[in-house]
Amino acid sequence: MGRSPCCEKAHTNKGAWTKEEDDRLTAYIKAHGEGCWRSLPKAAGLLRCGKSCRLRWINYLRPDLKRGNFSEEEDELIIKLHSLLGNKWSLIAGRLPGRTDNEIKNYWNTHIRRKLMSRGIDPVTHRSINEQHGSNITISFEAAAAAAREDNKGAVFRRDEPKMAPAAITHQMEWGQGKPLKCPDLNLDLCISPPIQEEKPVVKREAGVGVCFSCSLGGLPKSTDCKCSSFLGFRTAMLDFRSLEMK
DNA sequence: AATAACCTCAACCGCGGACGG
DNA sequence: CCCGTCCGCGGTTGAGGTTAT
Repeated sequence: MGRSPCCEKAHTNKGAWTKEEDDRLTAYIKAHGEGCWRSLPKAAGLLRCGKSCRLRWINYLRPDLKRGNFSEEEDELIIKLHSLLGNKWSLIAGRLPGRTDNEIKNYWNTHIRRKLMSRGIDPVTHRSINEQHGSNITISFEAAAAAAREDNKGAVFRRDEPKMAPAAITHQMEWGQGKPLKCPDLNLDLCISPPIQEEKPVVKREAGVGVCFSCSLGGLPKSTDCKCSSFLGFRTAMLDFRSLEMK
């Protein structure tokens, strides 16, 4: 038994979005907010599937998107983050306000890969192409794990507790022969600017982690509205960091 | 000027994970 | 615990644009 299709394909448009579709989607989301993508197309009068609407909004229509070329600083940050996180484009995007995972992924594949290759660096391993052999990369976030253990209330990172911020993590990468490489200038503190839309914090299902709207946006410091016990970005990141150790 | 080759990036696809019944 | 549903992610595709010949 296969998976049911995300939508009724027979009656949905595909391909490039028209101006009218963009306007409808934007107007609907401004009026009702994001969420419930499956029912959104029908409610907004769009002949698109929910996934398509979500993608269009996130990658193109969102008002907080920074458009235009990537700066040199952004380039370097992407390279550093990729060396730590791998192809976790959504996590990388979380550290680049106004940039989307799709945009960064495309930019990586079209520009940065080539840039690294021209520097003689393998874009996958981030090692010099000349010293490829025996290249088991281990990325250790043990410091973060230890910090989490310190907090006997559970490994919960809160936005309003600087001591728990990801920036406190010592990123230690052991390259092959156990040489540590530190990235002291890399701030992994998640920074996502809130979209330009006024909305009451609502409990929202997001990435499988139940968090309030303010936390899902990166956390509003000391928000009394916050009822959730976790910070989405970093909790998710923690899971991914752990999985990185297996790569 | 024509067209072939290459590049870019918006959009699609399929999968995995989380949640609720 | 199982199953169906939904969301979000990463990989891939292909249309349109640009550059080279």
